[in-house]
Amino acid sequence: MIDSLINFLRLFKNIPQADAEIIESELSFRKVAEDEVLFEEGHICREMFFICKGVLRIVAQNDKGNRMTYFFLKENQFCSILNSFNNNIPSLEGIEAACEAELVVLKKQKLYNLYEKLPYLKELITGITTQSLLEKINVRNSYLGEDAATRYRHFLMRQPDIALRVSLSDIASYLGITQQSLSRIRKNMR
Amino acid sequence: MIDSLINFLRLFKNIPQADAEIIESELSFRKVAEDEVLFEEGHICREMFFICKGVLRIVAQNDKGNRMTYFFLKENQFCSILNSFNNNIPSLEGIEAACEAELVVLKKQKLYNLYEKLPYLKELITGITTQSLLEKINVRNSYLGEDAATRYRHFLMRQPDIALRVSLSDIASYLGITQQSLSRIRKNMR
DNA sequence: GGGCCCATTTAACAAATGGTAAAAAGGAAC
DNA sequence: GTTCCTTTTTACCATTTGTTAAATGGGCCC
Repeated sequence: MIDSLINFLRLFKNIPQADAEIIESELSFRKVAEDEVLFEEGHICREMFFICKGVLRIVAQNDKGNRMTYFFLKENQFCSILNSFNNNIPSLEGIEAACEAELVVLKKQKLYNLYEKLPYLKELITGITTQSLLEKINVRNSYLGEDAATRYRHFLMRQPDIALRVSLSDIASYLGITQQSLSRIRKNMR
Repeated sequence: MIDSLINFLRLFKNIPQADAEIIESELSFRKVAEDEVLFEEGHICREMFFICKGVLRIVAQNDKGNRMTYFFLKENQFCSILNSFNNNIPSLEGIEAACEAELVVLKKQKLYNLYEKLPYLKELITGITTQSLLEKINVRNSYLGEDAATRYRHFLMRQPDIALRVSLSDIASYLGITQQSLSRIRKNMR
């Protein structure tokens, strides 16, 4: 299972088998159930997850006290709270499983060990995570000034697979509306 | 004027005078008027700007054909279209001056030359730009599910200085509403 | 000063958007 | 079957926002 991370990295860069073994030795594996909390907001995030299977959500409390879903992450994506992870500051966001999931766990200290042993890894992984930040920004920007139905249609087009796997209430909170509104939107689309 | 970039970088890392001179030799300076277009969408972005003075805006066309403001950038921030710059793909976003501005221009080729000569620069600059991506995401997420008046209040608190320097229509498009709506919101706040 | 151009403000109106509350339906687990 | 939870549905209502159009105001040039 930990292979899936190595295989993913090999899409970008050739990794000798010897290196792969070094990498594997620093990783662990974890299986989580739906709604399981992987990282609780308020703490300093010292883990990065690589998703082999399933969907995670990044959540946070907004001003009104509602729990909102900021992002969904799925197979072959890294998931962490980078601002907290990089800068050792408490996170305002938490990480939860939006459905059953299987993860490779990269502990910060072990990841940094790896960066020392295999310096190219640092560039590789920061490159990938930076790229995924750009995509996140892109999605959120594209929602700017759109009404809820349009945002939902965009979401369906961009992430059709996620739409099928997470709860309606998750999607609603991701789109910034209530469950009922989303259900109504769905009805009107038929 | 080009000093302001060096001075800014020195906040994060000591840069010997010899290196500073190398850096300066690869930079140019540019003064632009309000509404001047610095980078036109549809092209591949091969420049990065460092803002010494003024405010830039990143703009793009949304589905309805409206020109929206995605971000404002100001003094001591880098401004580029990273997705295009890093990956050599055409940009959907453009860069314009939201008010008179003074910029240090980093041409991609010259920047890469610098990265070769002074490898620490790469880590330094990508670190700074990554951090600013995180902040951008943060802002946009905080607008999730908020009404226009609340978004405007947040904007005022987060970027009070920008609110004073850019046009009402820019702010409106940044918040995803019409000028008239924003004007009304302002009135109701008094 | 007078006139012009631009950005901003104001108004009135209509449309629709989305929240609330409460009940019904559906599905999965036991 | 019963229970529990999620999703759907309904009706109603308040609010928000866009639209259109006109008024205001400031800056600037002549």
